[in-house]
Amino acid sequence: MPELPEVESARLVIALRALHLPISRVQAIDPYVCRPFAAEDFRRLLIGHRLDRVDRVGKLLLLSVGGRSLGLHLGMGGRVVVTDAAGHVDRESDSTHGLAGPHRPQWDRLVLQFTDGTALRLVDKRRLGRATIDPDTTHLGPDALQITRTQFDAALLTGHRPVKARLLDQASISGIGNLVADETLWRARVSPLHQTGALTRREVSALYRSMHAALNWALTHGGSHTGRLIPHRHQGGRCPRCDRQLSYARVGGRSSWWCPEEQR
DNA sequence: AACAATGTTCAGTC
DNA sequence: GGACTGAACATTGT
Repeated sequence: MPELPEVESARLVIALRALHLPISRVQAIDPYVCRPFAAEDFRRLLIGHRLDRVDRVGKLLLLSVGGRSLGLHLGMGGRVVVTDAAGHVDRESDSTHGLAGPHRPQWDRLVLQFTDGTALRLVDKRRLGRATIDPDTTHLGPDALQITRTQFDAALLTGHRPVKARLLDQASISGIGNLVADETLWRARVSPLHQTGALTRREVSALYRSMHAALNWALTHGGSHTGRLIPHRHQGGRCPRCDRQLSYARVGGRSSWWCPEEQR
C-alpha cells in the first residue's frame, strides 16, 4: 500500500498517538526487517526514551529519539498501528483506517511498548519494510510535496529513461510510487514511455501540476488506491475521460496502465 | 500452481 | 563514474 499518502497517514497516527510517551519495552524485533542492527541496539536506543517528533521524507518516516533517529519504511505492504492498553485498535490509530483488514500480531515486525499500555507497531505482512537506526537520507531527492518547480524541471528534463521510471526514482523525487505515477501521467496526458529528455516544458508543467493533484486526491480520499484513473487500472479497464481501452505494459520495472489515445 | 503485488537494492551492461 | 535494466528479496492474495 505505501506511497507518500499512506506514509503521511502513518506519520499522523504516530504524531497523534505515540509522541512524548516513555518507552518501557521493545518487542517483536524481526531480524530481517530490523537488519542490520541487533535487537539490543533498538532496545538501547529506545527504552527509557520518548519519541520527540516524527517527520517524513518521501516514503521514509524519521522518528526523533533522544537526539538520534529511528527510521521506518513500510516497504510494499507495511502499516503503522497504535494499540490501546487493551490491545485494541480504532480506525484513527491504524494508518490504513481499517482498509487493510484487521491487525494480526503475527505480522508485527517492531513494537514499542509505552508505559501507559499503548504500543506503536510496525506491521508488515510481507517483511519488505525496514526499521533502521540513524538512516542515511542523502540518497533521497526532494519530497514530492516540497519539490520546487526548478528542482522538478531538473529531474525531468534530463536523461533518456521512460518518464515513469524517473518519477519512481526516489533519488530524483521522493514519495512517488507506482499508482501515483500512473495517476500523475494520466492527468498530465503524458505516456509513461515518453523519454524524459524529450519532454517539452509544457509537458513538465502539466506533470508538476498533475503530481500535486494526484497526491492531494489520494491524501484526502483515503490513499493511493483512490484517484480518477486508478479504479480503471485492470484488465479491460477503460479511460474515464475518453472510454478508450487502457494499454498495459511493464515500464520502469512496474506494471503500468495508460490511455493510448490521450497519453503521448 | 503460477503469477502479480502501492518498494528497494544490487549485480551486470553499455 | 554515470545511466540504465532486470532480477532478487519475503510473503500474500488471486
